[in-house]
Amino acid sequence: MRSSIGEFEEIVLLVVAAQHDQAYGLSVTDAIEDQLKRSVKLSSVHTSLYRLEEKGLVESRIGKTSTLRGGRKKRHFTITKAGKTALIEAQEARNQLWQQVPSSVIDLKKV
Amino acid sequence: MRSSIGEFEEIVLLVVAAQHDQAYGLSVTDAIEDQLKRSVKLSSVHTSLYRLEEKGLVESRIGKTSTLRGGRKKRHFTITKAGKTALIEAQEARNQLWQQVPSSVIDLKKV
DNA sequence: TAGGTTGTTTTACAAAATAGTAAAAACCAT
DNA sequence: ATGGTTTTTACTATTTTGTAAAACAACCTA
Repeated sequence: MRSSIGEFEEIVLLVVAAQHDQAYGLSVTDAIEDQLKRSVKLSSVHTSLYRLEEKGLVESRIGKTSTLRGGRKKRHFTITKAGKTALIEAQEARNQLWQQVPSSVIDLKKV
Repeated sequence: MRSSIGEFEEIVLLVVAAQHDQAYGLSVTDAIEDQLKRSVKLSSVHTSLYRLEEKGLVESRIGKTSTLRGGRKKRHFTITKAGKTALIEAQEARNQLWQQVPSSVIDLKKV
């Protein structure tokens, strides 16, 4: 079977890319909930982040002790080159297909 | 868990939309192989088409006997309104996230 | 300095959805 | 009947997603 990237993983990966060097479990969770109006559990995001790391699409390091009021050190995630490639290729493949779709077909008002 | 649409299903759905009224098992398979350079089994496509139909994202009807040299009647698939909505929403959600990604991050030459 | 509080990661597991395959059945034309 | 094309069925494998609970780390207060 194909080992690529799932729907949710793609979202998480995009958010990591967007947050540049500052992505960690909670920040990614919040971004998804805010921007996509989709409720997610923190633990789901963590699981996803770890899987992405296993696949080499992100990498992580423990941050400095910059915590103001308690709390464990954050693990910051950044997208890797392979991650960028995966993201770009997925998008390009879709774009290519979208171009083939007649605009009349996709015009919701005419259905 | 979320019941949405998988990576492969999205591709199949896009191809059905692109082929307008003429999509059937083999035509979809060929389109994917040609355009995405990705090998797929005919039966995988069929399974996917049926699943999409169960979800209400495509609908199908048996075609006329237009077959020239033998062969069973084709089952033609068309995208439904729900299918179009699903496709558009998936794309819009991604586009929204893409906009947040700093272009410097996604520039592969600089990695 | 002990204990509580909070934010965070880590682990280990469970459930569900997706993808894939092979073989059989159906249909049609010759 | 034979052969070619396509659908249909039934099943399996794999991946993806989700959840809960435990472990950890720092700070705060008394």
